[in-house]
Amino acid sequence: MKPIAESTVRRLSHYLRFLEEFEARGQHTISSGELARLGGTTSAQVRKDLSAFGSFGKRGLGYTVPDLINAIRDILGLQKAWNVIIIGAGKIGAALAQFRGFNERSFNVVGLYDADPAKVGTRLGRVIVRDDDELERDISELKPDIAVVCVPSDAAQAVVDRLVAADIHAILNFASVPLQTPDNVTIRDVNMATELEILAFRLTSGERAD
Amino acid sequence: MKPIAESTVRRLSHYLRFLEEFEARGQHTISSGELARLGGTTSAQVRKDLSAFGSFGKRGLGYTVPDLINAIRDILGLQKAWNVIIIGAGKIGAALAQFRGFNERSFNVVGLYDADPAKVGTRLGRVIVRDDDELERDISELKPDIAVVCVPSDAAQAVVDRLVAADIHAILNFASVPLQTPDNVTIRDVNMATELEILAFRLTSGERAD
DNA sequence: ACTAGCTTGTGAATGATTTCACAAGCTCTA
DNA sequence: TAGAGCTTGTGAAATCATTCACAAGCTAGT
Repeated sequence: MKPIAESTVRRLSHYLRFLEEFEARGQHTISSGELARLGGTTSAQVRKDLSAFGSFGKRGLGYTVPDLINAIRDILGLQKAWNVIIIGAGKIGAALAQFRGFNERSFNVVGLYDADPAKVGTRLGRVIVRDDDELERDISELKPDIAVVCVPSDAAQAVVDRLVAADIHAILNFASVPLQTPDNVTIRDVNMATELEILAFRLTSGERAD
Repeated sequence: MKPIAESTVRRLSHYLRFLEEFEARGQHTISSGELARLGGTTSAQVRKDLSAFGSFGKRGLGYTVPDLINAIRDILGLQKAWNVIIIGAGKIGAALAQFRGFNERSFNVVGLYDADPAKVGTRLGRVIVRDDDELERDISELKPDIAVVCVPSDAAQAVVDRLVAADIHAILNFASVPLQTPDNVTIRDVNMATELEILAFRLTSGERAD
């Protein structure tokens, strides 16, 4: 099996979101063209993305919405529930701990950690803030699958090193510095500053162009 | 001038972050190789990214850190201050309004809006929550450059339509549904669910592979 | 002023991703 | 059963992005 491009995975997640809307509205089938129009891409792209994993449609008819939803959930690994821990109970960590999208369906927040004793013990959403010192012990017990890093930038690398040492293999990083991890750990950066800077660039170069 | 790839812009923002660290530590020059090693890319990539905009280095020596910082800030359009409004003062909107990275340097939060009367009037960070109804009037007065959408998914498209009608050209969307905008509006989606799903996919397919 | 030792900037080559274009297959109607 | 009208799945072509490889140019030491 050839390696799957990140862009493909991202689009599958996108399609899934649309399909869930369609299902909620009771639409039973959908064509690659319709899905493409909504997602701002082309029908060939939609079909190619899916064809890397099998064939899910019926020629002449399109895709059956519930079946395609299931197929994409299988592909993305969303049929099981993943346990997530959040490190850092500041503004962003706290917001994420209470974020619906996290607790729904496939992702359960099972731990929230902070180094500030004043925060330890307070409840945020469904979880109670635990002491940062307990991180390693909890990881070896709870075996969480994914860690979300929401600590200040200057503490982020140290936290990531501890997570890696504790055998975490997937990290979502909200600190605005890029972090070093070994190859067998997947890390994804969500960087507000970068997103705004890309918008600033588009505004700037757009003004030049017009 | 040929169009610039998003990946290039994203890396420039990355380099900028490293360079600021280097400057803080007082290092005066840096080579493309050093910058590449930190950013997890190649020296040729660094040079190609920069070469789309001019030539900023000295052969045999590398780049002067403060000069390169300035050059990248020029490129990204960060030498002016951009005004940002946030729509939705829920958990995420509130966290963003108080987020340091937003208020520092190039991005000023000049407005925060919510439809819930209970929230209107409360202070979050430097701004006071204003009534959603005032959005159009404020936009025509303050002329903000960028809008950040943090409302629930089912309200997001309506908010975006209002922003577009009010002549906003750059939007950062935190709602977990993809939204429709005309071509002359740049919209970027920051989607927690998608990020987690990509991690889940990597964990799933990694387990298959090993 | 010359040589050794770096490093940039950039065409050319390679690799990856997207788009094209069409045969194959399903459904419906007569 | 045959034909019209769709839509999928997929090699081949085209486009886009990254890496290679090297001439050109700077600095420092002699």
